[in-house]
Amino acid sequence: MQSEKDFLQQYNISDYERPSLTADVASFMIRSQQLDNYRQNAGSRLSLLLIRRGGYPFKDYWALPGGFLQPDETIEQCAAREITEETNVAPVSLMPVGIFSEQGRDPRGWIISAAYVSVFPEGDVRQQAGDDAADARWFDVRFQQTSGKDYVLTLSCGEISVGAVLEEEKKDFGIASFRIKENRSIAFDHAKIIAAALTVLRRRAKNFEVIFDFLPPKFTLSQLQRVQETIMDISVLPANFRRKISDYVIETDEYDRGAGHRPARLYQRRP
Amino acid sequence: MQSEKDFLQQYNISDYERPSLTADVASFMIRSQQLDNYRQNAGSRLSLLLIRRGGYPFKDYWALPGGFLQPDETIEQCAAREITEETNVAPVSLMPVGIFSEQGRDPRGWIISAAYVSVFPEGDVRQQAGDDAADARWFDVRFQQTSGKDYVLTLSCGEISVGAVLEEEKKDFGIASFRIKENRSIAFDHAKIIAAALTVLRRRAKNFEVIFDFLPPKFTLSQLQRVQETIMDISVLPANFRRKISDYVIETDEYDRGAGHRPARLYQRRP
DNA sequence: CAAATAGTGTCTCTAAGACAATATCAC
DNA sequence: GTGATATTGTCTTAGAGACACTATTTG
Repeated sequence: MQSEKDFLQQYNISDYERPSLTADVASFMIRSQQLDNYRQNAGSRLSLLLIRRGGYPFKDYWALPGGFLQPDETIEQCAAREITEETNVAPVSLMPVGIFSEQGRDPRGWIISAAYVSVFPEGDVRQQAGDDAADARWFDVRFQQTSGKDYVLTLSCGEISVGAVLEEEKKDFGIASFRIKENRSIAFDHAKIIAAALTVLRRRAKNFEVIFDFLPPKFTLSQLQRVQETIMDISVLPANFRRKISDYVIETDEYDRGAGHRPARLYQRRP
Repeated sequence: MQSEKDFLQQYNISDYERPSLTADVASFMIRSQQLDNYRQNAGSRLSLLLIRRGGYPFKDYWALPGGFLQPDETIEQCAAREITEETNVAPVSLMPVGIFSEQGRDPRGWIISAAYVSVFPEGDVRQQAGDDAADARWFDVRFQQTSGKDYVLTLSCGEISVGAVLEEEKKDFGIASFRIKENRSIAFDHAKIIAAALTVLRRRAKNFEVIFDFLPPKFTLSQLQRVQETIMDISVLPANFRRKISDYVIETDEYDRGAGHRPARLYQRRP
């Protein structure tokens, strides 16, 4: 009779055909820009990290950072490692988006991608933007529904502008899936992954799950509101935002002075 | 200068070490049992399909159905194929649970699992229960929080009872992750996957996303309510359930007669 | 003082939970 | 008729959105 030990000694895993597995990460950050009016609070934009591919395939296209899973790590560790290698900063949160396994999605062969969203607080990554690899850039994100099930994704960084037109295929359980109708300079099926990542990000921003990760530990409620508004592309009344967020924050004794208006109290996230 | 074509010809994907990828599926069904009292509606239990492992590793343990991804299919197609092979019925819905990639989770080597929840309407699978493979059985599910972050999972089928004690590790974005503290006859890390699957199922049942999939196309509102109550282990007032569900259903002209009480109107899901 | 944001109070409307009351059938 | 579920209506309370109003700062 065969024992478990015997079985495992005879078992050769390389008898079966296997795929390569990568983790691709959509990293988001909020970037503020000072406005002309000294009184006004800074405007802000949602931005996404892309890297320009130096080699084939999709040479000179823009892609999400990512890389192959190694035997000594989990897929989440792989995602965190890849994004840290690119930015030198560990992301503060990592959310699963989905598995992309369609045939032909990578011309190199049978390569499957697990996609994640990661978030960085403003400032942590600022100095890094575009120096090291010189091919990693933060792109301003625009993702808008046009008509029916069609969406337009536009990513811009200075004069560089890439993007795609996508159609929502199904939305079975709050999980949207997209089909690429047109594609401008985005590598692989990454336009699809970015659209899915944005859907995940927006859903999580709606119920205050992820907005804190875009800010430093202490923040004003206006900043927090601005994060939510920027991600979701909506605007809400300050009074109502304050009431809804009040359960999730703790007030401190510090204030954000020096603006051209009444100082704002700083808050912390309630654990 | 190298062209993309040249690059792809030289590229050999087998230069890199690769994992095996499997899809494991937690299939749920509601089973009714007639009560003694002829007037009373049937009681119901949530049940989960497990198969007894005939070979090593984990011989004689109970496991989720699943199998290796093939090159010509997506991971969702693989999950659907595996569960259809087991039940002879195509599942009506398939929801992602997560990727399980911890080292040592499978003694055969580097094997990563993508987990899914699938749902069957009552009746479709009834005749199948335990005849074909004779090692596939539907287990009644009990999953209860005991103290703090501890949960007890109990799966029972006649005299067979398996289960586990789990601790909730993190709940970062509504996505719960568990650690196995004790394990009774559940193969691999499948206790962990089942706990995560139940968390997903309960969240989706809360907002009426998945409850329809447990029933035939036409159903009474009481049946629908019973599905939600059974999955979430709660009880709600019929009047309130009716009001909340009304936007999601369309009434038909048919009635469910023959019970020992007033006939109930049949409804359909609103598309 | 003017302009901007910070912060509080209140009104209305909707949704949810609790509960009362009526309807209808099989035995 | 009795006992069960089916179905409708109403009361109360909590929360969301809209809006009015006050407070505080810098140039």
